[in-house]
Formats: sequence, C-alpha cells, structure tokens
Amino acid sequence: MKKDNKKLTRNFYKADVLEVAENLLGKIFVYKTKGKTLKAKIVEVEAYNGKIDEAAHTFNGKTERNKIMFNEGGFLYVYFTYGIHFCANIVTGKKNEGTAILLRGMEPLEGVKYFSKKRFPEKRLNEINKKDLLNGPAKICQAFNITKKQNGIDLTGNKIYLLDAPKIPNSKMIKTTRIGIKKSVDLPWRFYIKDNIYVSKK
DNA sequence: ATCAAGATTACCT
DNA sequence: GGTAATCTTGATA
Repeated sequence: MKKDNKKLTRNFYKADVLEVAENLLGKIFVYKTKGKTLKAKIVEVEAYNGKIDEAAHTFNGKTERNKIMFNEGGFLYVYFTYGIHFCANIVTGKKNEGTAILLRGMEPLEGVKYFSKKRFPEKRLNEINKKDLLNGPAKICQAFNITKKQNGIDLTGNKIYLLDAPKIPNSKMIKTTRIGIKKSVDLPWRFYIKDNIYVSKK
C-alpha cells in the first residue's frame, strides 16, 4: 500500500526549478499556526530562474530582499509588492542558483473558516465563495496570514511544509506563459491543473 | 536623499 | 476593459 502523505524532504526541492514546478502541482501545503493546521492543495505555480530569466528577482544578483532565493532548495521566499501584497515562493535547486516557484493558486482543504476570516473579515461565512479564497498569489498569503515574518522558513521543519501526493499526469497539466510580468514574457513557465476551478486565471 | 517600478487585487464603468 | 490603492526596495533617472 502506497503512502501519499509523507513530508517532502530536502532532495525534492533541490532538483531543477522546472522539474520541481511540475512536481509541485497536487502537493499539499501545510501551515501550523496558533494551534491550528491549515492545508491546501497546490493547483497553479510559476517558475523563476535568475540565471536566464529577466523577470526573476534574482536576475541582477543578490540583494537584501532576494537573498533567500539563493539558498538551496526547500525554503520559503516571501516578498512584498505594490505596497499592499505579499507573495510566497518555494526556493529550489542548489545553493546560489537563485531559482524559486511562485505559489499562484490553491484549493482549500483544512482551515476554510480561518482563510475566510483573513480574506473577508466583514463577510459571513455563508456569503463567501470557497473558490475565491486562494486563487491568486497575494490571496494565498492573505488567507494564510503569511508576511515578511515567514520569509526564510525552512520547509523541512515543522511550521510550514509540503505533503507528498501523486504526480499530476501530463494530460491534466497545462504549461503556458506567466502572468503579470513585463520581461521574459514568452517563457512557458506557468503550470496549472487543467479544469481546476482554483486556478487564478485561465 | 530621491525616485520609479512592482511575480496584484478589488472595484469601477 | 480600466485603474486606484499603497509602500518597500534598489538604483541613482
């Protein structure tokens, strides 16, 4: 009997960013916070590679903001943008590669009430559409309450980590161009699960 | 010291 | 479809 729910280890993250990006789809993101366990299934990601990709934060070398992206794989890179939003990434590859994967869409599994409260403080639970909770990179951080404080967390620890799940077959995976960038716009480095309603944008 | 851009979102017409 | 919101970061226009 195959066990699907083991925590992913360092080796998973140390592979090439594009390989990890494809493998990330379907995996379970877990955040243990304030006695609660929050879980969601990853359905949409984008790969960034500072070596060859002008859109990556690491393209022009190491800075105070992006230094976590130069760690070996298996760390959380969180950045602040547009004066309002945080976005969370999974660092991949070997040390000093400067590669990471942006989490863009998730399906809520556990902690829906918590997500709803963080996303829509003024609304009642029954007015909230579950598909609007985690269908965007900044929405994910808002719902999980992920901020600068979580930047650099080791994903092989017990606070934030991923659980294994069966690989999404190629027939159910869409590979296309990334969203919201002005450089390297033609690289097909966005991956999402076909027909999944929790994907941020078709 | 100053400035422009930004891996987005929500709300408007 | 269009754009305001909002402020940290990195380069120096």
